[in-house]
Amino acid sequence: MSGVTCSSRGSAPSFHRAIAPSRLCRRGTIHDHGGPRMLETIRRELASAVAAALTAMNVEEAQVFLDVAPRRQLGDLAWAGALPLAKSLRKPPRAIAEDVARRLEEVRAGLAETHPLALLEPGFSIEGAGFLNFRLRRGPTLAHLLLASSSTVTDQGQKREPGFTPGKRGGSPAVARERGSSEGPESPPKKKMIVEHTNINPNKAAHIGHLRNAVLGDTLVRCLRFLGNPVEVQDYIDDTGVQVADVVVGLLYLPEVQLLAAVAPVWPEIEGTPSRARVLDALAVRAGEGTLVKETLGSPDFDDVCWDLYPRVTRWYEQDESALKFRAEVLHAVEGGFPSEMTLNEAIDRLVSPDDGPRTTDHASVSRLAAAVAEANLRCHLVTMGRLGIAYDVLPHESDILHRGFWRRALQLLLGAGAIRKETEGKNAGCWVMSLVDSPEFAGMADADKILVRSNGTVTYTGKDIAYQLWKLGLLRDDGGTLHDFGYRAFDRFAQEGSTAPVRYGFGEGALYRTASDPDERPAGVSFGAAARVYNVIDARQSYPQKVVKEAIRVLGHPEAAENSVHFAYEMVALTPKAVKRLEEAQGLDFGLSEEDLSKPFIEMSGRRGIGVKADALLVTLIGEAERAIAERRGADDNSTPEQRADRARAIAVGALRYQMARQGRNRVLAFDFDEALAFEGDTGPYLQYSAVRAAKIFEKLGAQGLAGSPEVDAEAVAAAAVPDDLWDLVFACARTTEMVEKAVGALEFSLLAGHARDLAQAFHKLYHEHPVLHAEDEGARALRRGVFRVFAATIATILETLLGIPVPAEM
RNA sequence: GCGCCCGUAGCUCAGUUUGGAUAGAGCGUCAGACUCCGGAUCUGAAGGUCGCGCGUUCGAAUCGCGCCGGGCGCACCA
Repeated sequence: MSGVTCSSRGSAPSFHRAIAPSRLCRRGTIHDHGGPRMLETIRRELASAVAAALTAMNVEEAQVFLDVAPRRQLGDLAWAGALPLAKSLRKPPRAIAEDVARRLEEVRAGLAETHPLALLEPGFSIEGAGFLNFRLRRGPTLAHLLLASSSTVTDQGQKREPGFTPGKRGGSPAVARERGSSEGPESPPKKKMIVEHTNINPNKAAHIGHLRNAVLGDTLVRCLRFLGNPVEVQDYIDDTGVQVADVVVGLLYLPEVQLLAAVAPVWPEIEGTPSRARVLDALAVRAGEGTLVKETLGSPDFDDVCWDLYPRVTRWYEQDESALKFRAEVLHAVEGGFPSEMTLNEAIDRLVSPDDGPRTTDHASVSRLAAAVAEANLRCHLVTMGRLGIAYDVLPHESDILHRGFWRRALQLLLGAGAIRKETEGKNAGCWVMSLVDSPEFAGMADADKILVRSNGTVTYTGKDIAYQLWKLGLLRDDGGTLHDFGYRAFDRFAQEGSTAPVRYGFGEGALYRTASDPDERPAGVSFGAAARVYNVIDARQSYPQKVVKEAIRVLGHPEAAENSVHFAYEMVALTPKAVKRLEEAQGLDFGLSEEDLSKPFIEMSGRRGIGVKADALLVTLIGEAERAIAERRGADDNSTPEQRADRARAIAVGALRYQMARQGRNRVLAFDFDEALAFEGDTGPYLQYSAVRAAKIFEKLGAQGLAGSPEVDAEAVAAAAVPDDLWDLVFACARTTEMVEKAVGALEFSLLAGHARDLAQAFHKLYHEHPVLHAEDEGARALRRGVFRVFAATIATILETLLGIPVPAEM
């Protein structure tokens, strides 16, 4: 086996002579960990060596943590542990550090060249109050990184129009290879994880708040996959709630003038005889043709119609309370469902009489219409997210949770555990409530009970979420122990013009599925749920109900699963008053905000009032600005086609948007401002993209002059070279990428990763000016710079495309 | 009232999970950059009682306690 491992990586025989004369290739040598995890390996080995030295000094303390030295002149890695030991050992910290250093030196001297610690420079230094600092052998370390990144630049640095790397089971070739070798055949497979994000009510267009959710969720997915975890992505669809019902109320009952005001500007075919019947008919026709969702960026789509219709309905309720009876009726109808064979056409025929007279209230038909509304909005959302490189594996529908009896089963389990009771008196009389008085988490609450079933017998959101969460964790089981599961069916859209080839949403490799309420409906090989860990990306405003869900899992006897049910909370996206005014001007609207509202630092978005920045609208604006920027900057010297320029503008727009969402800490309210969102200079996505484009450009030019070199050639040239501080700084920072990803995932804080990417780009841009490659003084200098920039190019491409989901265009 | 989050340069924000060496970016302001790999870049300057106080510690932006200011929750909404 060891021979196989060696030969599979041994693409550079000359390098192996220089750095690794030993043919020994057992596990645990640096060659098994030379890629993205190289620095982790060295730190781990060094930590255990320090721990061993301490043991030899009769120190019991076992936890050894190696820091990164604050400035490169001081060293690369640092151990600060001598300082706290000074008291108990009654020795000055510097003396302790010296003792440890001496012992480490002895150990190091006896190591084989292939040992990870052989990459440490001999002669550890002690600085300041007693910091023990370590330096890496720069040339050999850089050489290792070059070989690990081999192929990334040559593959990706070529002329290439922007596109998304498949986020699916992803990673660059280098990453995938490294994963395979670093874990080895014996290491147990990592456990399955589920990330649930997006979760937009399917009753109107997505806005920038939803974008924050989806970008955070998708970034988490990408990072988890990068670290080798199998991840399933879910987008929960609340297709039976009040919000969808309100749009249906709008279509069926809202005074016709209002309905037409929302629909007419978008659907020209109703112009001749504008009426409710024409609107519903047009809806059915479009759905039949497959044109209800048009997917053309920049022109209004069905979700835009709903965006306009929905606030009109809520305003109607405010003006006329009796209209609320329609909402209740539609909700009731939706709950009942409809026969699976019922078509939308049939439903609409029954809902509209030919002369547009009194409408029937056929419940199954209303329910069928609601399903169509939800599905059309959902498809719009999937298209919007696809534009940002965000894809899903499965779409659990709330209607299926209900019809499949998830809640019934969850209720039985809760009853069995004695966690729920039916109130017979007091304000909650007639409700099923979960008592939280015994839970420390809820101590001090005035009313520590949570209603799960209303007095009218319907289940609350929290109740449904408990059932859903149990299913995700594989804990929703029937008495026999078998999983209580959904059915599934494909949710691909189909290409127009008769093709039956599905077109995938987003850029994932696998097909997209939705749930079904018949458990026997199950395409071969399809299975979802039952993960060891679940991340739920949900607004911080829902922290309380999320805690209740977690508590329910705990009291059902699954404390470990409860710990693995993670609420990934983030603060809301609001608008600056300036942004609100700009929206009002652009749309010719008046949101009716008070002076007090406008004096606040930010204003909350409101779908009900129609206050918000739509995701697609922002993307269109960004693309327009990017096109203008390209024209301004490149002018006559750009000989690309309009299509190429459009692609670049799109990549820049996506980069700006995703970076803005990732760079801000999740616990801070994001006050959206147009000027900030449209910035392409400084700490922005395009700044990072430009660094990647610039680096790739160097290799393009080098290639044209026959000076391209290769990772192997550069590795050999660099192994014995003296690497100056500034170049080494960049190399070392690149090597820290995996550490940063682990940190970001551990803290669920992607500002760490965004900041890391910006630091890398900044360092590169500076070096770019100071270290010319093409016009280097001599071949030695050129090879060194080429090697450093090659590592940077591979690293930044991986961070942007694989981790942050930011496409790197060929030109800008 | 109770709970959670935020307070760092004129403005927008990193850094707090795991205390460590001289607290960092961007924007804005001012002054600059080679006939040479793309100026969406780079260099320099000015700009800080890390909200306030007390404590723990060899060491605090980071940990604890108490205040002050702001936001969000505490639904038979989702």
